[in-house]
Amino acid sequence: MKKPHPHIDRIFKAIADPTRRSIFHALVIAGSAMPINEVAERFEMSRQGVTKHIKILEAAKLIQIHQRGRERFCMASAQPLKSISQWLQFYEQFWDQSLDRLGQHLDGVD
Amino acid sequence: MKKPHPHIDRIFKAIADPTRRSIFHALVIAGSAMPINEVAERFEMSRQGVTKHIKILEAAKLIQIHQRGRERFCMASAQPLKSISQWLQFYEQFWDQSLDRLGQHLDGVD
DNA sequence: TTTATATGCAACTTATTGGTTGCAAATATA
DNA sequence: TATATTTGCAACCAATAAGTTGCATATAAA
Repeated sequence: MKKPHPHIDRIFKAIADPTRRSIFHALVIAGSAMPINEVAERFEMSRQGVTKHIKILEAAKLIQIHQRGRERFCMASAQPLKSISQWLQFYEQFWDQSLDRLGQHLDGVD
Repeated sequence: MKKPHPHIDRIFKAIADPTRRSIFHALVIAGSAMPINEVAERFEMSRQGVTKHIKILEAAKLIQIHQRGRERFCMASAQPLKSISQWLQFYEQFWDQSLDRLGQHLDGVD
């Protein structure tokens, strides 16, 4: 019964952490590649802490990394978020569903 | 700089776990309130394990619980997912952005 | 060559997570 | 009343997460 979807699991996990969402956002609005150190400078956290988050974002393909010289440039890629959007899409039809059915149930009308 | 958004954090956290997504989905398609035990029966996990997940979903307001007699009925509410959708919306404009800029950067064109 | 910079790796700590079991309490049923 | 059912609470455990520090290495600059 347990059917794992490792890729989407990684995306959900990556965006679950507010710091990672913040890193991702910073890279998206930067719009260009940024060395890891430059990313790290923007957060009140050790470079290694940021690096760990970056790795998780990279595993989810929300960040791509290209090395040049001694620097590793991070660039956001929003594309994997499409999977989340697809997942959400199914539930849109229930967004504004009233909870009447529950009320009915509790009133014994169901 | 750290500005916490506890509610949306709880929603992201709730949907980060595949088991919780599965529980939520089961309740959504059930379409009606379901006692905790009945939810738990559907998963190969102890009742308490399921209960813990339900609590986290409840904290995110993705499940509402109403008690009648000794039973507690769970009902899914997709509404909080709107927040996730809103969060995603900002990034839609970047979904299909090519990574040319990165390439340019690496080629020294930038 | 010497020095400074950017980075990765490993070890470690602490907190959280995901799961279990056992027991008690409340409600329903015989 | 006695018994069965539904549930919550607490304790516990193993694994993971989130963060730190120290050190090694590769590249760039003086």
